[in-house]
Amino acid sequence: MRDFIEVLQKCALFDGIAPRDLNAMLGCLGGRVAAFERGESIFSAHGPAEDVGVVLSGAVQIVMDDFDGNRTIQDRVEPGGLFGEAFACAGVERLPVTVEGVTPGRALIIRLIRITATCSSACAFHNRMVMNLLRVMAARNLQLSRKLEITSRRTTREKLMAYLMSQAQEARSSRFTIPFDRQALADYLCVERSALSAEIGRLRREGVLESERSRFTLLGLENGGEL
Amino acid sequence: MRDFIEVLQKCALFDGIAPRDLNAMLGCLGGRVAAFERGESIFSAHGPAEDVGVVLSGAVQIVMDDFDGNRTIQDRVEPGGLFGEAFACAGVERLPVTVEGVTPGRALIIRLIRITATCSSACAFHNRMVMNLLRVMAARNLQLSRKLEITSRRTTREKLMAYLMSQAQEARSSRFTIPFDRQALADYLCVERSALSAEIGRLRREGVLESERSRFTLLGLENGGEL
DNA sequence: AAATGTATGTTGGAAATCCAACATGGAGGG
DNA sequence: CCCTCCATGTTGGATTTCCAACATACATTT
Repeated sequence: MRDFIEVLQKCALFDGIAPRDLNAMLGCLGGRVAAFERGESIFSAHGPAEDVGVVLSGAVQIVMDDFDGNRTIQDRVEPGGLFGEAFACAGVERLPVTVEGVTPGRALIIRLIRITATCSSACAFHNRMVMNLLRVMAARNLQLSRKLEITSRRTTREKLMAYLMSQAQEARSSRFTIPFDRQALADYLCVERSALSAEIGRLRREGVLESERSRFTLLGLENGGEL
Repeated sequence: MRDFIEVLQKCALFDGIAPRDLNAMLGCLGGRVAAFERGESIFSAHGPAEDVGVVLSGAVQIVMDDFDGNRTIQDRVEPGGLFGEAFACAGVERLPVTVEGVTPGRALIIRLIRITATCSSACAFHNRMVMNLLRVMAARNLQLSRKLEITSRRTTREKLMAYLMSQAQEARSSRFTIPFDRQALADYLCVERSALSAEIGRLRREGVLESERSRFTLLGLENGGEL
């Protein structure tokens, strides 16, 4: 556990809690460290949802099975990231998703109630953690809203432009690199890869943007590059 | 305000707070009651996001309008329901959505900071409210995920069926009433109203479902009606 | 009854997407 | 260098959606 103190300090859940207090907290929280392999389930769909997980090393992904039995990767979580918090906080009886290892690694598993229930004595940090949880979930909410805003556009071009503009805004520059290759971007935007490529070509020919692989530059934004 | 005590008791934000304590709380929170008409904005896009709203009567919906006049209904909120909490908790400067009345009604508007900042004295219920907020945001999170799951389908038919099945699941019956008219359902699913109507007609002719206005029955689910 | 308004269903042509297939071009290995 | 692999770009025809317009049904008002 000692090896993971640095990761935990970066974790939003422990934001504002001093390193030396962290140890006391961890004792109070009574978590356990679970090792996982690539492809191994940490939380299983239809299982209980009482626990929150923090990735300590390696990576996990949240996988959803839809009506047709197709699997969709909802999200990927890296060290310092949380998983399962929404389900535990919402108090669902059965998890609708599976959390599985993408690589071998370890995760800290904490019973949510140990975070939210104010304990008697020393660790006065429960409130802080609850507020941190609030912030994490609100941020996640916004992210989902933004994705909805993008994917609810009707045409490939509109979705692409909405995405690129949000990326430019995030990078505070009209030149930026996106974290997707073409196929992944198409999946994200809910469009065809070929239609996406075609649209990018069209926008390039129209002088709206320049692009090379995952590197994009939006033109005609009435500035040289910085936003 | 007194008239709405019953609604507030049902509100997840005040869960676990006794009726007589509610009055003291409300004083401490310093909310105001806003009346709204059908189509009137309660919160406007690009405006500040410091407030949380509770629907007291009538109904509101959270909408995103884009440049082309296409609109997406993110959600509809009935009496006792909250709106705006995620944006306030995340501390965004400008709201990315509009909240408007679906029918005439009233809403209680509370400054978020009055909920999260523990006050000096009497009202020891802030902790409880923060926990309630946590639960509400988690629930909204799940809901947004579900909506993404539905709208990320490619065809009108798939979106419609995914939606109807989720509604059936929620109602625990293959016969249920949806809270949208055709235009609103189209906006929710991000499709054309006419294409939606056509698809419903097709599904009806194929014997997949029966429908009359907002009342649907899914057939061929290997059961008489109850799920 | 007539007029009006609203919700839903239907239809036809324009436009966009989807899908499959192939073209291109760079990276890396033999 | 040649070859393969893989990401990306391109293209054409089948399919679907989009849009505008009109049809139908029902409720309300005058």
